[in-house]
Amino acid sequence: MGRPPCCDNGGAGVKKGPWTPEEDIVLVSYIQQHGPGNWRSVPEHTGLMRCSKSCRLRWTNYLRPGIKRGNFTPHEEGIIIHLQALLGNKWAAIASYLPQRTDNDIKNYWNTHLKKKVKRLQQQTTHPADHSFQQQTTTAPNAASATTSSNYYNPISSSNLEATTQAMAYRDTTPGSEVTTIGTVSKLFQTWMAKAPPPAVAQDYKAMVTMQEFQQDQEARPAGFVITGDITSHGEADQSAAATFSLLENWLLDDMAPGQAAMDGLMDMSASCCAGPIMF
DNA sequence: AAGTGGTACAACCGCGAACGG
DNA sequence: GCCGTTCGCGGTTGTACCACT
Repeated sequence: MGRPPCCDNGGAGVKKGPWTPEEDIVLVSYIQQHGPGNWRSVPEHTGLMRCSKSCRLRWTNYLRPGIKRGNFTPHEEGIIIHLQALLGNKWAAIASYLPQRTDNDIKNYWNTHLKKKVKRLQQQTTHPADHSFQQQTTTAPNAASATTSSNYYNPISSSNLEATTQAMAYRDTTPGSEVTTIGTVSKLFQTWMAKAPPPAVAQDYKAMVTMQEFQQDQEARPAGFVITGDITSHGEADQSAAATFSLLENWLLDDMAPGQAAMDGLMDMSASCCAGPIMF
């Protein structure tokens, strides 16, 4: 089977590079009317000089409502580090545990921040006498306050370090037996969470169950409804979706900075609707 | 102020899986 | 079952920004 022709390869007049706010608006407007999916038809119907793949990526990685950008919390870092240890570079699978983050975002954050951090972590475990990493992290500006936060999870605390290195050892010493199913990962992840619950949030362990329910709920929905978090389960899909797109358009039209408040509203909406599943 | 190196992130590329006729 | 097409994923690249010299 030969490779199908792709608009990406030498397509005449296909625009590449950064998206403009105008292009974003056109794309959002189209998806607002037709829903995400059928990406092939998007450039044809919108007049965008972009290939379908580019449209899909722009939507899923940037325009999709409910995306939380930047400022990964230490708790999120811990989740990513541990799931990466369990799953390897299965960014989409890891992202499924962090509904507000995109796989691309997680992948970038791993490559730019966490990979180095874990490398230092592993060096430290190999050379326990060297406490430079721990000293560095515990004296970081946000770490001091974060340790008092109710939802803070320290990925390098002794118990969590043990759990994480065990997970790494499990993956590294069992070639071919890499964790492959969400169910298996969930069990391991629950074991990890039970072994190393975040301080002051151990009572929220049941949130893990909620997360599973959330995932099952997401899987059961039509693809187009997954994007807005959990609002559909509250029977407010139509109104919320419309409000979401209005906020998004305002955000785009306001040329980023002034529209931050609108985006914050979007984030709040998403956070409130997804608060259960993503809190551990 | 200009040059340089490092960092962060958006976007692209290529491949394989999934799907439908 | 075969084939064409679409979609999703992971790796990589391009570039803007920032800190430092």
